[in-house]
Amino acid sequence: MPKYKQFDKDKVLEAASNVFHEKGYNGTSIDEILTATGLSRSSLYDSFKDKHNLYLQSLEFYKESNDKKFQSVDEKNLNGFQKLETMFKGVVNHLVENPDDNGCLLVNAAAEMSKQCFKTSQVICNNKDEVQNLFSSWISDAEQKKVLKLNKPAKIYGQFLYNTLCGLRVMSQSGAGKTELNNVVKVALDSLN
Amino acid sequence: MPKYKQFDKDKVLEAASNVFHEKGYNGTSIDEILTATGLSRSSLYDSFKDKHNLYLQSLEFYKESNDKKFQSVDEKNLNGFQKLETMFKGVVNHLVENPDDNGCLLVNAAAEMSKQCFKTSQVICNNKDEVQNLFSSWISDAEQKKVLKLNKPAKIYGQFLYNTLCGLRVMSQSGAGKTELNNVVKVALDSLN
DNA sequence: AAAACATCGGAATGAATATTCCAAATTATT
DNA sequence: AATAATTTGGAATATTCATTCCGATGTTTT
Repeated sequence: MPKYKQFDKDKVLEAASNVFHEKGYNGTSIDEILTATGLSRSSLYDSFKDKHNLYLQSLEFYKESNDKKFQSVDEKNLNGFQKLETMFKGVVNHLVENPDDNGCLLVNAAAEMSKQCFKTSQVICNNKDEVQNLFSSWISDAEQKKVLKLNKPAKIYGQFLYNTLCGLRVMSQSGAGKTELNNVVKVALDSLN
Repeated sequence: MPKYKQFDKDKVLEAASNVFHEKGYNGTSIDEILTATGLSRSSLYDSFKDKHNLYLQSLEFYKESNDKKFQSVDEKNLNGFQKLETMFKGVVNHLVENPDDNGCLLVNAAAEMSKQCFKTSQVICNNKDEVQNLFSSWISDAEQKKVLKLNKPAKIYGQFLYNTLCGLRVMSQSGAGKTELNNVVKVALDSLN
């Protein structure tokens, strides 16, 4: 066949991250990844070294495509509080409309792998810090625009809201329905006033 | 050896749940469970049927020992809000003092297994409902005793606080430290006023 | 067109896995 | 003491798994 790579690396990582998302690291076999990606065994090992390395790259891919969603909210012409509302509404909608979606790959990775793989924990920790900082900046913006009047530093609310977000992902995997998730978001956002 | 069972079933389930807690379902082998419990292969299969069944029993055991911690807080002579404070302080303390503790077995089970095993999801969902109800009753108590003045039904705050609790478990597995976790609890509890 | 090169399919390997099975060991009952 | 009952240790089995390897296939370059 080809002299240069025939497959789209991003497509492969997307397919792989879907499988890992569904079944976890220890729960997915290489064979499942091969059928999901359409790759041959040799190509996979040639291009991705081994299962563990593919997992890490899948995590990074998932994180980046997650970042893009946050960025698209960030680019809207809204104040920080409205961005928070938009983002949480989007998360809840996604969880409700995709009941078979297995939560969040990064949360699942934190639960399954963080204590067993340092590199996994690094990806997760970086994600946490980035998202918290983004939330904090939104909150600062809302404060500056006098939409919110806070009695704690914005950073602390960023931590709190990230915690709320993680909770939502777990709750959706624990049988929580739409109204339950909406209630949580409502209380969390109301607490900013 | 004996004519009647020689091992303490609770001790076995405790040891097994520790291993599952550390490595997850798919990440632990029967051999690891045998060495952790000290049981022989035959005894284990004789008494617990198979790995999956042992996992479910370990989940139940973990859930019940968790329940006991909640009950011991509930039995204190405190108003509902103080019970919440005590409970969250206890959770954060435990997470901080046991940094190698792999979060919460039930949260990890939700992430790893809830979409692949109905019985697991049942245990998790039951736990969610029970804990939410307990929290709601504490909040109602605080309202009745005029410690809190709420503008939403107590049930909604129960959902919110359970969400906060799940978040803490994930955050601690994502590299969050003591002050970060305390900040989250502070904002969550302050939001009740 | 021929040589060089990268990818691919699939068989092969070897280790790890969950589970079964049987004989030995031990205690309770008669 | 002997029999019945039950657990246990460890060997045996049969799958599944991640990974390696090689010959075949196709593409680019000369």
